[in-house]
Amino acid sequence: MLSSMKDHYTPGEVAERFDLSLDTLRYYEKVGLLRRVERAPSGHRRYRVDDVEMLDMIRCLRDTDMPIARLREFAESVREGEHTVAERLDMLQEHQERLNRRIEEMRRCQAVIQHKIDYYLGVLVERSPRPLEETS
Amino acid sequence: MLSSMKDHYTPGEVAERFDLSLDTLRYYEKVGLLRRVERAPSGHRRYRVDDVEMLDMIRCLRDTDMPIARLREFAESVREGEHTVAERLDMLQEHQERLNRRIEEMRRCQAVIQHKIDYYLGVLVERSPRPLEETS
DNA sequence: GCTTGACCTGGAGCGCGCTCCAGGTCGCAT
DNA sequence: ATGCGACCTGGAGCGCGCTCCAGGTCAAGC
Repeated sequence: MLSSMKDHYTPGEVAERFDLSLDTLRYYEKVGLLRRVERAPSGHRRYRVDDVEMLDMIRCLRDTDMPIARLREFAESVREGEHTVAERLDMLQEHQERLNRRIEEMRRCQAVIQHKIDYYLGVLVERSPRPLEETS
Repeated sequence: MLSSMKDHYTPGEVAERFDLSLDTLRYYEKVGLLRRVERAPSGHRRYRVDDVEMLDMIRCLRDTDMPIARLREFAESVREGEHTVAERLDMLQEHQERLNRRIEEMRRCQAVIQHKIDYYLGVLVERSPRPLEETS
């Protein structure tokens, strides 16, 4: 009844859900972000819940600019099993710190840009005629 | 006396100051982020204060992922003179909004990643022996 | 039996933003 | 005079992350 009860997903469904192209999905599999995905008798891929969950993480990590190579290490670690949990934890925590630093950097740049914006606003105001009062 | 009183800078100085390679500096000029830079009689570039100020902006905008193509539009606008201030203002304000959205997105991803981290922490705690008390 | 649509494969190609290179010039110090 | 270091040029090359393509298979519907 719940659509979440499906036990597999087609490439088209997965691509749509994560807003990835079929090519990208195959590419991720090829470079090892996804395990070798199961197949229907026809040869078509059948993504399982596990794959979809992995893709959730992949999406997050890619969206925050983790390079494919590092993501692959993470994915391999997941495939190696429970004894690599500490390792994965490390990777994710390091990534969070990177992200914090990156966001800080962006905020600093934003401040510089804002200065320029304020300067430009000043130029425009100065140039425009005063609309509300006269200089007597 | 103040080093800021120099009226020109060598490529090496500029490269060091902005942590850019000489190649990148030349590349920026070639694709139009910098105006055609002045030369010493020897043919070597002499960067002026204006160039350095432009590089400040370029650095900020590149560091916040503005593509070269858009940066070029901005730079061209600057070169066209004072009558393009409103246009430049627009570009910068739009960029700030992009940045805000981007940072928001990163924060959302960070939250998802944090969930995973917390989950992994849970796994580790559960697995480890209790160090402080016994189960009686 | 034929078409359509979703998917398959291996491999080539692309856009971006640099980065590197060969071969040269210039000015200064030894 | 020689060497050195900083810089010059045009153009080729690179790493990343996809993206596209030709040619094929399979299942369902008409």
